[in-house]
Amino acid sequence: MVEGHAQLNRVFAALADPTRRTTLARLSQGAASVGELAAPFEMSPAAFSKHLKVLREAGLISKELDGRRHRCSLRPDGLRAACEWLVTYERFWSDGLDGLESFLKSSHGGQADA
Amino acid sequence: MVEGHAQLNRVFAALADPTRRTTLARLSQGAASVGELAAPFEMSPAAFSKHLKVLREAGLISKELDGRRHRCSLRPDGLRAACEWLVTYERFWSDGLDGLESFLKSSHGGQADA
DNA sequence: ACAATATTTCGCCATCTGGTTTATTGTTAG
DNA sequence: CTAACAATAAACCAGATGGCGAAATATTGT
Repeated sequence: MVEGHAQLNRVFAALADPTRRTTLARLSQGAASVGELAAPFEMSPAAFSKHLKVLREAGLISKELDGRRHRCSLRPDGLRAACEWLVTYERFWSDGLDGLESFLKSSHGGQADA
Repeated sequence: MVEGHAQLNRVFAALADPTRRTTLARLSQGAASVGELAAPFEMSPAAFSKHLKVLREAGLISKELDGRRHRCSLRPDGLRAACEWLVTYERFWSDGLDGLESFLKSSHGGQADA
């Protein structure tokens, strides 16, 4: 919980885009190359590369060079700060936390919309 | 979980700014007028009003006219979609969920950084 | 009615964002 | 060695964002 504002800014900003959320969702099923990740989208490779840069600078993914491919994978701790911020404040203003807790319990193993 | 991308975009974008996060944190302790919310910040009233508009359009707060004051309060369901998205995907790539669950249990009643 | 208060709206400007195309870097294949 | 491939960087553009000051819209107190 030592995270400064800047890091939280970057994480939430990174999540505020469907291309990036979809990419994270895809990565949650396993590592992939940039090309594989970019395939579902119609934008240019350069444009997609910028999205990856945003995710990387937010600490949400990492890249490992593997020949001429760049293998991307999720960074486990990336979402922690954001999760904790959200959950902490949701607790303060709603019965929502109870709902979230039961959501956590009930849907272990389910897949969600990106 | 019927939320479309657009709504999630707005919520995360709204959270990607310290002024707005701090304002939400303040509101989590109870309703307040616009002036009270704006006090901690050095920006103009006009600028702050825009921040409130972003929060309102993201569904995170509501305003009720009370004389010449506008009483702002949190909208309980505002963060639900974002929370669920985060928690769902965190589950997929980390042992982080276990950590989050214990965080939920252990810190009931604690205050966090804004 | 009038002046002060609370808040938003309206132009305006600087900066950020997300996309484009083109150029560049590194790597593998022929 | 050279050509093709994978990915990024650079330069550029349109549109959104975040700030300002000034004006507009209530509402209250005198």
